[in-house]
Amino acid sequence: MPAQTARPSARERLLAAADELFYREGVHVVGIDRVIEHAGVAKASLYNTFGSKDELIRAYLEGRHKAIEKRVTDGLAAYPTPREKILGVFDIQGARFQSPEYRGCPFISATAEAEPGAGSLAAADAYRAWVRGLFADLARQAGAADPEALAQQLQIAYDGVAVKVRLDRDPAADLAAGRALAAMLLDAALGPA
Amino acid sequence: MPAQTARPSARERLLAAADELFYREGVHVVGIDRVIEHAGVAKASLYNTFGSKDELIRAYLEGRHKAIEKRVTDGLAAYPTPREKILGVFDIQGARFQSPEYRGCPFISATAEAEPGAGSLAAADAYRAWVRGLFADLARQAGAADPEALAQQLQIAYDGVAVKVRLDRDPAADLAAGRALAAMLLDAALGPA
DNA sequence: GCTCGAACAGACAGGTCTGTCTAGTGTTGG
DNA sequence: CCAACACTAGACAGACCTGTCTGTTCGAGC
Repeated sequence: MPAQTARPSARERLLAAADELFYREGVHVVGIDRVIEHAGVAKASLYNTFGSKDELIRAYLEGRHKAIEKRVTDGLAAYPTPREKILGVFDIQGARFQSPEYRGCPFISATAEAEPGAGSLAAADAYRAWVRGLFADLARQAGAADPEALAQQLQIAYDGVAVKVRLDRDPAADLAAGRALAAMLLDAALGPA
Repeated sequence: MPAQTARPSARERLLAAADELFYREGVHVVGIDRVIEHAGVAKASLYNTFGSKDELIRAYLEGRHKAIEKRVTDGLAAYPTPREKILGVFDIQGARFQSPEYRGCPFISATAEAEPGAGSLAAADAYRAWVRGLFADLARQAGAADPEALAQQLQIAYDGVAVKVRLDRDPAADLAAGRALAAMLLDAALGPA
């Protein structure tokens, strides 16, 4: 039988629409009505599926988290050493930053004006813990004296590049600066390559 | 005659209220009505003075820019060498990041979901150009081979720390990591102190 | 055939948003 | 005294917001 090309479920269409609109324009700016119109879904379906806009935002960020995690994890397989893997994170993510559709880190943007209990904050916590853990694991494998401290510094560089690319709009130069910064960190922490 | 303690003008009261509310809760979340109520000013006065909410946001960010510029410039006078001044920027700003009222960089937050022509973007451009110029001048005075490139890297660290303190809520550790990152950059670019 | 659940369209409630407008008040300088 | 001016209070327009509700359609399993 031929491949089923069934219409995606309401949940999937909602997430796809939310991903596109929330990322491009912002979670505060885009209203529920625009999401359901773009998804071709009834409003009741959204509220049956997610319960609230806050939960839809959380699910949108969780999807971003999973996608980034997969992209980075898959991409890192091609890098042989822990040290190169760390720089690889900057290269893999940097490739996305070059796109004209890049609008900055979705977690930084979505949490910028979040109120205390918002779902976006929980999603950002989980994402940031993953990034930090990835850097710390790689730093440990690379033989860093203090892997946690190195991971914190790498995350500062990682966040800083995302902000800089969004606001200064010179991706090539900003990415080069970020990669050089990370390389310098590794030289200092592990000895020159 | 005794010092005049005249009531501040409507403009000043509006800016003070905007500064407090916009920074604490966010420029999208806080509406005009709350600003004028907090300022004790009529709505017509706001629109006579600023013309639009966008312009009020721009003026709020301009005030933040001036305040930071003054605080940093004044503070740097106490640091003897260009190299120490660069680290001094992190210390001076870092002191603010420790406050429980710290909500992250106001420019990063206000521009997070700004639409293309927004005043917040213009204000952020001006602010970021100043930061970059300050770092570049100091790097030049310190004898860096490529002051502009060093300034870009310092700005990545500067932005990264602001994001990390806001989202990871461990100011002391994050600031230490940021300062160490900056010191490492200087060691690499200028030779060890 | 029939039932039942999932999704549909869309009205509605109740509130908030920005921005405009009218009308009144108080102060200040000529 | 009075004209100019800055400000105040608050109604209003028109749009948009989240979230709820009613009723309909459609397809799949029994």
